[in-house]
Amino acid sequence: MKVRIKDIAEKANVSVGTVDRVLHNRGEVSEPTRKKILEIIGDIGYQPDILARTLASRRSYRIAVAIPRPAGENEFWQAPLKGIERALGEINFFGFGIDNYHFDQYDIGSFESACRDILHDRPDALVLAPVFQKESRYFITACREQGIRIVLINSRIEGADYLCYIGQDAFKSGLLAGRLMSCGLLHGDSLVVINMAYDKDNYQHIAGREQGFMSYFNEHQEYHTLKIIRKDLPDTDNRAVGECLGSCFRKYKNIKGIFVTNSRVYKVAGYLSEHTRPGIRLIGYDLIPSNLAYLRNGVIDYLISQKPEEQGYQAIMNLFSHLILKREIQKIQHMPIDIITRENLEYYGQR
Amino acid sequence: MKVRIKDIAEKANVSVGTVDRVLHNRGEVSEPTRKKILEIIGDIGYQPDILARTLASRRSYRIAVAIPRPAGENEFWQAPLKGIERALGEINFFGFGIDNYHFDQYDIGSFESACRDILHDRPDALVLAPVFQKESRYFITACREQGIRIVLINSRIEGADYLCYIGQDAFKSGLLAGRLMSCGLLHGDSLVVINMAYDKDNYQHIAGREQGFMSYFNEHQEYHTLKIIRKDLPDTDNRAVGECLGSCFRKYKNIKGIFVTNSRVYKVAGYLSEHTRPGIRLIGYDLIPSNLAYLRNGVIDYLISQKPEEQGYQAIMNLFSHLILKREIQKIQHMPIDIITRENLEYYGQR
DNA sequence: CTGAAAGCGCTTACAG
DNA sequence: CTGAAAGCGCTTACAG
Repeated sequence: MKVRIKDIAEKANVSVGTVDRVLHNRGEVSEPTRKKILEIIGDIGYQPDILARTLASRRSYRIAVAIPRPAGENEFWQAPLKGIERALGEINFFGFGIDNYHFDQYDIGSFESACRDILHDRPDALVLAPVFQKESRYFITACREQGIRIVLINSRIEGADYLCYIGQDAFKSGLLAGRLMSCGLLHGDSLVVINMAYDKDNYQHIAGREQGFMSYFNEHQEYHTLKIIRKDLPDTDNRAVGECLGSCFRKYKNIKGIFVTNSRVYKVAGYLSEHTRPGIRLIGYDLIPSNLAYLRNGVIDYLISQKPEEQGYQAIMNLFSHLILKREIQKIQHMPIDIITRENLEYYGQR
Repeated sequence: MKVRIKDIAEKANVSVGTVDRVLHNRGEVSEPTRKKILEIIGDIGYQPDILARTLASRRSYRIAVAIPRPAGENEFWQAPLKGIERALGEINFFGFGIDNYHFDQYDIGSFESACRDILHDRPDALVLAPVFQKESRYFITACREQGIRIVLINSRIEGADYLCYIGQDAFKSGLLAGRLMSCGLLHGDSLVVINMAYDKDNYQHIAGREQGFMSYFNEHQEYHTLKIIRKDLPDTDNRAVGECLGSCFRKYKNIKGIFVTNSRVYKVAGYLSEHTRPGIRLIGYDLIPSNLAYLRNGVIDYLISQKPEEQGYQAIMNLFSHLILKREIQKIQHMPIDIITRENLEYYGQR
């Protein structure tokens, strides 16, 4: 049989109000009765009825969502938003609501203005993609002073005070890319690693991917004869990409694969298609629309997914767990590193 | 502002009881008032408060779970159970509870006895892994006559009357295996496809995987010189596996890969380890403990995951959506076809 | 420091 | 066919 506050109250010879006070640490209870009630609760194994609690306390929870505005080259950011909305659909009757504070990924000013708005509006919690590392760090501190709980998605801020981080292990994803790239390579082959829009995107994340990739080949001595060329490409326009790749192909004859450390892999795919260079294994990140066509027609061999929709979904669900269910949640939550090919593509990302 | 039954009642000049009656099609309402109330509901956009509803109607839902008993060689079936329990942890306060009716995967009698028990206990819904196709078909019909909603997981029954199916697209998973196998193959190479415990496991599922695999190589003409040997292995003891593989290796000199169409791939991995046959690409299914060691040490190259835990989780969540939220749910829900390697293994299945 | 009462939005008998 | 009342398990003022 389910035990209710009323049962506890009767056992302790007090009213339900008093039990409620100790249950919520609201004070105004004498130490002896508090002890007594706590003891009874321990014995009897009380589990509060979340539905009744939510219904009675007409409290609602505002969640601020601070992620780059999904537009233009940022198709990627639509996915977390979709996940957030899906989560909301499952728990909105608990009084959860979100407020969007999108910012321009390439404009620090827009981010700072979003931060100001959030601090002004004082939400209960915040889902943050900390694209601007330094500014995010300040912002997180300010939020914590207001008691705003923070869930970080996509990339992390070392040492900051957040509830949990949900995202990918960048290094491991690079390692995986190395493994996928390695299959069938021969002595004397060359590979190219390209960091596109290097100074714009999140530095740490990208660097971690590259390190993971390199690490794979360093750890397997059978690949020590491999030549790996690395390129940083701040500009991602067609001319810059063309020049970079053109010079690579002129200089190195045995290029067998290219690893692009972010979602801009479609730019390289475009080049390879135009210059009809088949037989080059191409690996990159993210199931954004621009990449899909190339995955389908075989120019891109593998895409590694960060599961952005799942990140958004989990961000909200973790807040629900924490705020409503009062459960412990894990601080670091790495997403599975999904490998997407033409053959399994259709089963990802449609939800 | 949220609209309540009370608001509708006031607008219609009736009591909340009457509104409730039309809301639930309980009859005993005159046609004119029914029409009027329905009209108001349409105009006003009423959304019932699920929490209040659940709290007031102290209805609970019993979900029967009929899947093979997770034990011995069936480690696989622990995962759906884990997923089911995770889902329950998120929604148990809605009065959801499960009753397990595990059966012996290799004993039809135990399955039939579980079916009888279920029909006797009359749960609200059923999560079924239809391992025994013919018997499952009868059982499903009997359940439907009792109004028991059915969610199928793992494998499907053509044409049966179920609420939804959650599982993998077997053909596509075989196609993917073909793709993973194909990398780096040369003229004159050989591959082996092994169906283990063929007559025991679900026939359709296994056949679909093999067909998908074959189809990959048929569709890519560059592989027309490939020799593909197929073997059915009803018995999976070491002797039988050894004889089968031994004769293959004796007869065909250029075996470069082996595709095992189910989770028994560890038996082949064991053989390859013992007989020190490196350089053979080995692909199979499912992240069961017996397979993991071989994936970690590189004997197994790829495992394809059916996401069994996710299947269990989704089964319960779909029932929740259907029974409590009264939402439409999708009849066929194919799981993503996850590719697991040594490098991304740690991010799968730990939840 | 404590209790009694009203209320959250709905459902469930029951009376008429 | 319809309505008034009690109740689900909790929270929230309010009175003392």
